Amino acid sequence: MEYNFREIEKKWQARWAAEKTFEVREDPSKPKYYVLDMFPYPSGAGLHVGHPLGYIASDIYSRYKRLCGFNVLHPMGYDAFGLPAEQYAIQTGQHPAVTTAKNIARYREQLDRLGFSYDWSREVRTCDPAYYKWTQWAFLKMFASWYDNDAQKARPISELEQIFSEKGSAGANAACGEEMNFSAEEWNAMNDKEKADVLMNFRIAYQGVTSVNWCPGLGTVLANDEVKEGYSVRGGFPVEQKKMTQWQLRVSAYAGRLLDDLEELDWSDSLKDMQRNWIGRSQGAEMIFKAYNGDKEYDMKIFTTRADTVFGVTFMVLAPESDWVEKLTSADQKKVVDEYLAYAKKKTERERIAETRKVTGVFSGSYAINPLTGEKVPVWISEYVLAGYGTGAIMAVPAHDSRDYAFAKTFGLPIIPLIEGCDVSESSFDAKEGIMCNSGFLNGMTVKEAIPAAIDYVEAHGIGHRKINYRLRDAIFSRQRYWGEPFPIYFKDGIATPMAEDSLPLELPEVDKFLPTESGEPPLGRAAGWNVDGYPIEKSTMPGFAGSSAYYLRYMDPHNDKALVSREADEYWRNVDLYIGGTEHATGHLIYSRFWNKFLYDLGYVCEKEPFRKLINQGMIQGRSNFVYRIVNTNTFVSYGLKDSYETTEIHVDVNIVHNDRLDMDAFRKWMPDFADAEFILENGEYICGYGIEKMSKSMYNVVNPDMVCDTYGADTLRLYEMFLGPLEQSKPWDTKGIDGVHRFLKRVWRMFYDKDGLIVTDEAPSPQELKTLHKLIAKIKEDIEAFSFNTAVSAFMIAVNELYEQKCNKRAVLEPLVILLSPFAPHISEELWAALGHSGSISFAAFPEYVAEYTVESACTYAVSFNGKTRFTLELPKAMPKDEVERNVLENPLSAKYIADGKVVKVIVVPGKIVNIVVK
RNA sequence: GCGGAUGUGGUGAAAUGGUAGACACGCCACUUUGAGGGGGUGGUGGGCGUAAGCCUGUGCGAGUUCGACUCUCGCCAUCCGCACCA
Repeated sequence: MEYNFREIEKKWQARWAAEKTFEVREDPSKPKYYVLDMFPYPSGAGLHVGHPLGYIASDIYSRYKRLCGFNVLHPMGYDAFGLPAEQYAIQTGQHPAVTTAKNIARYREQLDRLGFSYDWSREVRTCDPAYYKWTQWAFLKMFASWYDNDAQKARPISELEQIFSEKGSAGANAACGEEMNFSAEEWNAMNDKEKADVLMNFRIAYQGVTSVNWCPGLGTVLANDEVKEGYSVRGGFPVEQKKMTQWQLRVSAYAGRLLDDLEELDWSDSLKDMQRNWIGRSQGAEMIFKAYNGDKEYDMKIFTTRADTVFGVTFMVLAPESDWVEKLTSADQKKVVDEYLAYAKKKTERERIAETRKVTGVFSGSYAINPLTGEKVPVWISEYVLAGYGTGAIMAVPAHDSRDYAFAKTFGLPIIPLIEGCDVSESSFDAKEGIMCNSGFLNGMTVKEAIPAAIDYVEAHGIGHRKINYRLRDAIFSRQRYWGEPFPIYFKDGIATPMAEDSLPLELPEVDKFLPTESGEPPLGRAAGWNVDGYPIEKSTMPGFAGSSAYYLRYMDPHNDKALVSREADEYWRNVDLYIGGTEHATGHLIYSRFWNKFLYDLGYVCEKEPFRKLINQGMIQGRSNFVYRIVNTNTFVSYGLKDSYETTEIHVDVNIVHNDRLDMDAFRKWMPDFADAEFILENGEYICGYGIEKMSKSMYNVVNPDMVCDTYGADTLRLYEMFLGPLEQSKPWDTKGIDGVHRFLKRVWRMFYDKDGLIVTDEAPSPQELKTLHKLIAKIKEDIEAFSFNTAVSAFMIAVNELYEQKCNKRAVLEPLVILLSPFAPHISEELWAALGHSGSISFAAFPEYVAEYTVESACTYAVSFNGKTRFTLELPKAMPKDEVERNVLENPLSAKYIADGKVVKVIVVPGKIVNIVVK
């Protein structure tokens, strides 16, 4: 009997679906394990071979965990709101809901073919009102909360109102936008609108004016992680800075916890570093400099990490967008300053990046007083200072900061060195080392001593205080687009008012066109009746990350219409044990989700403070493009090895008509009309194509569709091959070479069970040789799966099967455990063989085979081994050996062997004529 | 500039500090079947040699060690992230 993967795979996929094999429910008698894939955005192009890499890995792990007795939650769904569907809708007029549904159906078909063990009864779609009800619900909770910096948690906004009415703003240490000072009396005297405006400054979801990334090409604002090098990540349109009123989430309030809690996560160092970088903690001091603009004095606040250098301040710098600019521009400098502001404003983000290091700036006309020296220094305005970080103003120490140095050199400002022996004639001395000089009471200290000493002084004299600054900004939460969650907020007499929770979901209305209105309002401005009792509803929608921030919670209890997740389900499933997905979400989704989870945790809706315990970033699968070489001005193509003798043009050729770099010439002639009468110059009767590694994309003709691979080789082969390709976390090109090897392996497995007449499995007792092979494999597979080293696991299978095949092993006692081991990797063939062995239930519920230590050696013996007359090592052999045997082994008989003693693996290595060593694990 | 990762045959890659290159692709030879991208056996880092064998070899240079692809330091190269963050 032949290995007929087509029939086998169809049969078992149908069986799994019919028997709902992978549906799970909470079961306190079993330990839980939650394995999650980052759910895909269903694009119109369908899946290519790169997408399933992570899904295969997570499926292997899920199946493995099931074999180990865990109750495994392994769900899947779709991140279905997003720009591409809307852009497509604008072009074609098709409703995004229609195209999205179509794309989802296509994705599902493709996913099903790969034999994943998802519990589809838990599927979620972010664009489904029953789902986004809970996205809106969470938003309302954030709207109705404030962040208590003392308690380090979110609390209901009603409690803050209470505090204000009793103690005024001094009663709470609340995270806020702009600092406010008012008494209880002042608060109580405010009208509703005034109170609402004040509260808005404290809400976790709030509306405020901020400098945003405005993308004219998409007609919407974007979050920082949606912009790369001045262009939008989606679509690649230029992005500019603009001040606008937008909904925002106070993510910055959670910066400290987001940073600290990284410690306990089992994530890669590089990913944790990316997040640390993004959060950007820096420790320093906030200091006050008195500043005069000629007739008025202000307290100007700056942030510095180098308080020790305050004696070297020779000027101050303001960001052009800073509020201080207006206050500190003197009458006679107003014209120059205005010109500079206009110049700075005109520049796009991209131009600023391109012109990095170009020094520009103007004098404001004001002076500030150094609070330590009493010296008067000029206040300048320059774009090298960022408005969004710190206070938007700095003290400049040109001797010890390279940016200040460049500025001072350009504008001829003084430079005072503060560290003994440093040379600042050519460049600044930025290192935090050396002995202080020219620095009053700090003289003689090292820099490391001087920093805290300076801050102590500043605090003692009321000039400033210690401060930790974060780079993490609040997330801009509104988009001027159609295809997203509507905000359940309406404006009653100008006051943002939440809709009642029981009125949710607020469904996305129909519109005639998916474009902004004539007056420039977002598309929802076109919706008829978009109001509550005549009060207008918010017209922006939520961004993509809204729906993906808590989806892992919804999977725990997807059909609950009373809560995001019930307490019971949450307490059983808790959080994701293993999360697999791409690095591209490092500073977006993975920050927002952690924030969202922490917020819900603060309010007591979830029981874990982190959503994803262990995270693995699978590498990207790149495309491997093939080329043919057309001789210029002809329709003749020359094979790769001969192309240098001709003048040729390189042309991409569809990789699907190339096999192992050999071109299918007939298929090529049919591929495009232009090539119908193509002639070929061959090497050894074949046309060899050139190749290159590029991104997998339609235009390079290098997209490999998993359906194609399933048709030719089967899903099991595809699964094994993707794992065999190399380490999971590494990026690698898709190369069809080698897939035959994996397919051959499966056929060989099949032939161990079947010859041409039928099943050949016997009940004979296995030989020690066969058992050794099997037990080695069991140990190796367990170890490799737990280490996510799937490529070496596949190799281990090949080695074991080669050994068993050579021994013509067809014994049940060996083959049965073998097929269980294989089942996470190649589930279809495993089910088929499992059934052939006479089992009626699914192999998914078999038990992972146990390692049997047949070869355990009882006791260990110790030998001293000498080398060149000196005793070098103590050799512990796992079993007693005569002395001469040891010596013979050491000196004559090179060998390397593994023993098992007391459950430990002991490896003995003997190098010819030299030395013996022993490693105990 | 800062941070992280990686560097091993023609290719994808293996190697708890212990015989480097397992396993697979490709290639070569032989073999089997009535051909259909079939099955099997053997070979395959480089150099020298008919051969047994010898020399050499994990980006470069030092170091630790009886022993280094592996650990330490310094370079070089590639990839990824961040980037005027005071």
